[in-house]
Amino acid sequence: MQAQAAIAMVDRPHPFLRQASTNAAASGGRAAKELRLARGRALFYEGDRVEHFYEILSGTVRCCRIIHDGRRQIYRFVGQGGMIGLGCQDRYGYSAEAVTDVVARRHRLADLDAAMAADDAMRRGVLQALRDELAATRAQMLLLGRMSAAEKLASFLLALAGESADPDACIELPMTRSDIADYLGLTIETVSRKLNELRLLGVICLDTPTRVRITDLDRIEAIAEAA
Amino acid sequence: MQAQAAIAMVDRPHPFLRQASTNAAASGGRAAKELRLARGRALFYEGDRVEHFYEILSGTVRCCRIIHDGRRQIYRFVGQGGMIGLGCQDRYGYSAEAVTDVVARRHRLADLDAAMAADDAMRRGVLQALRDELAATRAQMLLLGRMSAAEKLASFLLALAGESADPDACIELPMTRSDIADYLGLTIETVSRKLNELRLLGVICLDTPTRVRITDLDRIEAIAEAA
DNA sequence: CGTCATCTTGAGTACGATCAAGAGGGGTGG
DNA sequence: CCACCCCTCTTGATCGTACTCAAGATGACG
Repeated sequence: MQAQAAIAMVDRPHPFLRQASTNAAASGGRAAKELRLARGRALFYEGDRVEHFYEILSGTVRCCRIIHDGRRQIYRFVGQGGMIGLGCQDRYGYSAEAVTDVVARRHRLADLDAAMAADDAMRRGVLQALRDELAATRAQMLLLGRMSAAEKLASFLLALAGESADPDACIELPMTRSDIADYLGLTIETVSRKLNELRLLGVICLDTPTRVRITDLDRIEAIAEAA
Repeated sequence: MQAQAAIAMVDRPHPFLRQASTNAAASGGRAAKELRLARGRALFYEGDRVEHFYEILSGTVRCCRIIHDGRRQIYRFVGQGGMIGLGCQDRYGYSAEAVTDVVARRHRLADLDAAMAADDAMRRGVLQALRDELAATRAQMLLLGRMSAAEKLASFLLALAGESADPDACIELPMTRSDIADYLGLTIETVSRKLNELRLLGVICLDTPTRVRITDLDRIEAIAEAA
């Protein structure tokens, strides 16, 4: 109930979403279903047939892929107001798992398709969402391919801080070190060490392992620099 | 004329493209313009206002971003039949530069928008293209975040081989070691060394620095494994 | 033939991974 | 209420992969 506040604290429903619900209802489609998932449970698994997309009402979800030897890459964390599955086709290319307890609304992809055909604003909204996701994914490629561990951590914390309404409020990390590591292409030990280094530099304050405060915005931005 | 054959040798125009041209013409839009770029020239730069998208008719283009200290990440290589700029909004998030001499067709994004509104198949085609690009970008995230240098090289060569029509034909690399390095998140020295290691293992044959033949498909697939 | 860019190869280094042990924190059951 | 267990996080020591710096080889072009 408190953890998921870290990601996407702002309460802005996606532009096309009201319309999605309205249109589905108007066209006689079943109402969007609300789901509750306990921490650790999956919204769907990689390889599942794509029939729905999901709107996250509260909590945080990780989208990830695991390869046979156990290595994992987390593609994105999705918090309140975020959409999952818009960019998928036929089969999901990743699993979506609840990082915290999650409430999500499930929509039929077919309804969205119909709505896009009928409504210009809806079509633009979905396109915009896809393009935003693509841009975010590219930014993460740059991070994974060309940044040092310290830069990765600094960028990550700044991104979390940026999503929060209050600029220099506490950041509550909903995810474990393992999640952070698999998102940034590091190990948990490196995440732990680099966070500690940032703390020793006076750049952040670690009230608890999951509670971070940025104490020197300029410095952490200088460390993240590449952006 | 011969180099770009390595990427996307197959001559399949994008599903929605004929329609794009047709529609633009039918709706009185100016005909799509054909551009010729010498090797090294840019189609557009990061930050340019987005007005067009491009269809690559021949040659290879790299989409990349450079940060202030010179580090570069190449997001994708685009060969014959590929589209550039569909996933962009307002301002391009990367530069597009000709790796070889390139011929491209320039289309107005506004025309595409109109066509998507009018035509169901067109809308689905563009969505599919965006989703494919998103899937490819995610695959590259996994590669950048979780793969060893050898695995990266093996995956890269297999991807190139997969795009070619003939399975075990020669792969002509249109890009330099530097391009490969910046695509895979490595240095040119590591690219050179790992290619040589693959050669010593008998997995590939390097006829010239830019001409590769896969001599042991099973082995190279085993090395790339994660996929 | 000379120049320049690219590629290769070598030697040493460093960053992050791995292996290992211990500390903290929350929840459950006695 | 306390003790215990488990999970996560931290910290330390060592290792290895890939980077850096440097020099030489190869090849294209004028």
